[in-house]
Amino acid sequence: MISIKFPDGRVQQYEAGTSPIEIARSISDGLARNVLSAEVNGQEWDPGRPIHSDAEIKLFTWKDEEGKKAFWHSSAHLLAEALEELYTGIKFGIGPPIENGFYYDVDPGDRTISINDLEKIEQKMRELAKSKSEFTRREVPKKEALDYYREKGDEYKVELLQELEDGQITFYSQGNFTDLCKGPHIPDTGIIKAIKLTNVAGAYWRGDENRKMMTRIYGVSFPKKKELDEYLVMLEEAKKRDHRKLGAELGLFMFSDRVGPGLPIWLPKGTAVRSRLQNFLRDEQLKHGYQEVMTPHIGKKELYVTSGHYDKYGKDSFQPIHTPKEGEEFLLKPMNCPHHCEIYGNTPKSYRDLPLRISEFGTVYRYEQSGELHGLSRVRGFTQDDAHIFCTQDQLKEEFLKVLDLTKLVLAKMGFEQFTAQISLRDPEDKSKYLGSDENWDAAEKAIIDAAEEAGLETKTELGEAAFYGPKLDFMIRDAIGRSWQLGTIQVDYNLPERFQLEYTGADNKPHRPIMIHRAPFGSMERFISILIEHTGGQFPLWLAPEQYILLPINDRALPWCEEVKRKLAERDIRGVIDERTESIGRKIRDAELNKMPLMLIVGDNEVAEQKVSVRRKGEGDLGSMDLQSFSSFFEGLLMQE
RNA sequence: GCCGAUGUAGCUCAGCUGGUAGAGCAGCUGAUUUGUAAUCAGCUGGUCGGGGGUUCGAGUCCCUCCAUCGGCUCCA
Repeated sequence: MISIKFPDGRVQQYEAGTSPIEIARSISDGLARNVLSAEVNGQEWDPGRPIHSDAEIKLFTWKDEEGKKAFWHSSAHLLAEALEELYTGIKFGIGPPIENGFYYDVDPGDRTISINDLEKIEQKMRELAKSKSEFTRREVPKKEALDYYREKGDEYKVELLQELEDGQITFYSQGNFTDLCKGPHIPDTGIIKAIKLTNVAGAYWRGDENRKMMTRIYGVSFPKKKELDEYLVMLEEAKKRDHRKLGAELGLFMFSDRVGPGLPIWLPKGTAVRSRLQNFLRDEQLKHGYQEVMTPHIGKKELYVTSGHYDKYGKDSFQPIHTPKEGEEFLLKPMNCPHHCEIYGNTPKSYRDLPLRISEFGTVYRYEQSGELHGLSRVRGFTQDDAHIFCTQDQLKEEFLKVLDLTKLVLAKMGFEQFTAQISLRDPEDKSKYLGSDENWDAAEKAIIDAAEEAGLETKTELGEAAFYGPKLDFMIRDAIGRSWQLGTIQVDYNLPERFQLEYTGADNKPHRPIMIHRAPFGSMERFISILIEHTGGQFPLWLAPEQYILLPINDRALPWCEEVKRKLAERDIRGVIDERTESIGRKIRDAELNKMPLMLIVGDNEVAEQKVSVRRKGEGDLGSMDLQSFSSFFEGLLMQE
């Protein structure tokens, strides 16, 4: 007999060799049906795998991340099984579960698999699932495993195997398919009731762009058909919030083939939103001791040679602009920092001048790879809410903390509560990618880690994600379909001050080198607004809305009063427009609702007579009539709530 | 940049195996002056992404370029 300890601390005796699923059955049949994965003494475990000694056990179902992971991982194997039946000799890379589903990377040889083939593959998967093949685990000696894949001719698996140690290699089989895999897997394929292959895409083998491109097939699966349907509906809903769609519909921004890809054009309404965001941040920054500057959109090539950007990105960027003068070259500015370094260096600095905080809504141009462009989120010309703080080593942590506060304030104002903070450090394996001395990097990395900890910020750390001149802390936020984007960023930089030979005179009357903090709470106006659109579904908070109200006259007799209302509200900084069309009131309301107009002011003969407006709020309906005084108060109240 | 897909009127989309482009909405014109999510009628509008080819004939087939979409790589 063995003792099994449950998460609640309860201990129960079972026969040696009992499996998690049998243990589950001893609790209830329902649980046994739903167990997808288990953990035994902290080790991932198949539900059907016998336990031979005392153990602590956890059982996972669809409700647990671990359960979903096993389910999707097993679905990937099912996909592979189907592919092997349909495409003889197909070779397999890796097939892991991901956040919402799974994929398998395959090499179909000289055949191509396109989305038109997915239906057929899905069919085969369903058919195989119905046979309820059990997933069986087998430990295999490395040599045997290598022989198996060499004979099969699957060089990808051979490569993976070569990196594994003998004694820890396991095969999982279901039906006629066997895969190198460390598990765990669900009991059998029959549990996979609903399958949707969503996409096929290219993916470099092992993420290396110099290696072969595999075909990656994405899919998602569920234990119940209903859950798949709900998921698909959710995806449809998310698509409606896509900023590219809403941006066009609401007339916020546009792109033009003639202007060029990745170069957003801001229309009046989008510009209104953007200006309000900028003014909001500008005011906050003034309160926080920033000084605003403006710098040109181009700079001599030498400027970026000095900064190091030319070396790092020169070839992959917009190429230099030439002038009639022989040998003269200018670059579109990819960064504002070199200009700001010049501003620092313009006059001699004393320690009394620090910290010096220089801000700019600076537009920069970067030649992003064509396949990377994405609406407003990834563009070739964009405006950073940039600032550079020059300070002493002693001031660094405090300044960093102040920036953290400002960034959090900005995100809170926008209602973004769900962000993650990522600390990006150097890749310890390959320091050649970075500029600057080890000591400076260590100091900078320590400053960020300490400050984040002191601020009580929950962070995850990524090695190798640092900028080439310094480590950074980024705020990441998700878009409508779950992709994560970097918004705000804070970066510590010892390198540029050195390259630009920046100095200040210390209290000791000797020259010292300042440290630079690069920071942008929004990140870029473009990307920030793209996320804002997706989070609000285009329904901006009242203070940001391009138009806060629309006056809807019921007939022409109401027009003069509408004009007067508009004038009087403008005096109170409430902005709006009049729908002067000779349409029915129903039509005007419908159009205003579709345009996501926050407030509709309906004016007919009654309102004119009483010098009032009938107020309707989007999504809420009729709120009754008000005179302008009470409307203003009502409006102020709405603003206060935001 | 790489893999796959898509590109028909301002928008959403139809157009079967090649036979000379169609709907709804939008727009324009006219009528209607309307009370909380679509008033009615008429009309305009497309070198079918660009270029090249096959063919008696191409929106439909082939090549190529461009743009967009989903990934990969990249992201100062």
